[in-house]
Amino acid sequence: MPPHFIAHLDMDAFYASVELLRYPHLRGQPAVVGGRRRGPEPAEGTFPTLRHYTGRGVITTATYEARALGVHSGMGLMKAAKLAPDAWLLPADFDQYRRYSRLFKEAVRAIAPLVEDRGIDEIYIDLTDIVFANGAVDPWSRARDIALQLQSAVREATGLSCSIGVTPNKLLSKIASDLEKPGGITVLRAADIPARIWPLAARKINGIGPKASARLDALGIHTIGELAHADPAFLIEHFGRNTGAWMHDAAHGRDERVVVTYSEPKSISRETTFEDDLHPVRDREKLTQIFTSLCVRVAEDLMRKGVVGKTIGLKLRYDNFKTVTRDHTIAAPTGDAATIRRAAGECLKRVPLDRRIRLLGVRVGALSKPGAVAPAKAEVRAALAPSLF
DNA sequence: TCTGGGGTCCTAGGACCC
DNA sequence: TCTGGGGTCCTAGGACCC
Repeated sequence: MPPHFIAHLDMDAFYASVELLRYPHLRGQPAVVGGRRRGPEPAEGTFPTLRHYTGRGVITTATYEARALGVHSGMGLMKAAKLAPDAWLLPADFDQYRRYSRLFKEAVRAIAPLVEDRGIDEIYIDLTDIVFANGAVDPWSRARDIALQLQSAVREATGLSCSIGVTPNKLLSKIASDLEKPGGITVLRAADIPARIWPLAARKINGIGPKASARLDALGIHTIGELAHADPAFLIEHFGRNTGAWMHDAAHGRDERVVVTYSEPKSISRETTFEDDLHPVRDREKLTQIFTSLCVRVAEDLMRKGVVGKTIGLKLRYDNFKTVTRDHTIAAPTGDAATIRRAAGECLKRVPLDRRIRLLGVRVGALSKPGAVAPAKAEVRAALAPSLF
């Protein structure tokens, strides 16, 4: 079987870099994107620093200068403020990020059409066909040239930099794109695995997260190389048939997943964390209003995507961070806010309401395209369900 | 001073049907 | 009355990713 050439392209500090296009005078300084507006609007063109932040936001992206101070995405802003009190705090502008996301993906597709979306700031690209298009003498150096070409095209279209990994599969490319960030191109062949991949922490494998990584550590397995040399039977014993076998394969750089250029959405959801925990009884009215507005927003999203769904889900997070979910499947798929609200209300009845709540979410799953069967008129005209809190 | 929001996939148990 | 295996759907929780 001829080798495949799969690229993983990852935008460098994407949100923060988009902000720096707008505010170039902040370039070279520590800055983070994240949080929610609280308190008075700052004057036009100025930003607060982390020092004065109060609230529950987290960092979505940090510039490399901010990362050097120890802050990273996912970190609470209050914690980040301790490490980098003078970092600029930039409010997120998702419309703008989506716009740049479209731009960079279009630029890539113009050169290499087989693109798999992995969220707003990264993609996989199957380069195999174009690597061999003109009977490349040295396909690996041809692959590097194409990666360079992609980088230039992205920069030209957006003004932004990206990092690219090119290897025989998605698993390795994902790891490779991270090796020479920012602005790097890393080309790896199977023979490079022992030298370049095995020294890395097992956590670098996409799919091994904090939990699995901690369990591996406890078993004395820290690096990908150690994972590769572990007895598969031992891994299966500790992680189960599927995960154990997968871990062993992954550590050896084996991955057969193909680049998928299109997929249907499986679920659509909206959730919100309150600025202050809400009491199910005392804040009943406020909760009811938020609950309904989440349903309305999910319905709008469904409409925009042209889908309907029949499994309505409720998500609730208590003040102690414990999270519960409830599902309710209705007879016919719907996109109607009132119907969603009613089904979510059924879910709410099955959830304990004995402590304060920090998050409320509504999800619609089991999605389909609205078929020839019209939704029941009774469902359409029904009023929003009465308050349940 | 804890920990966002939008997703996917997996597991496991129970209901129900054949 | 008991036993059984397979398939599908539904539900709840959790790990993980961007």
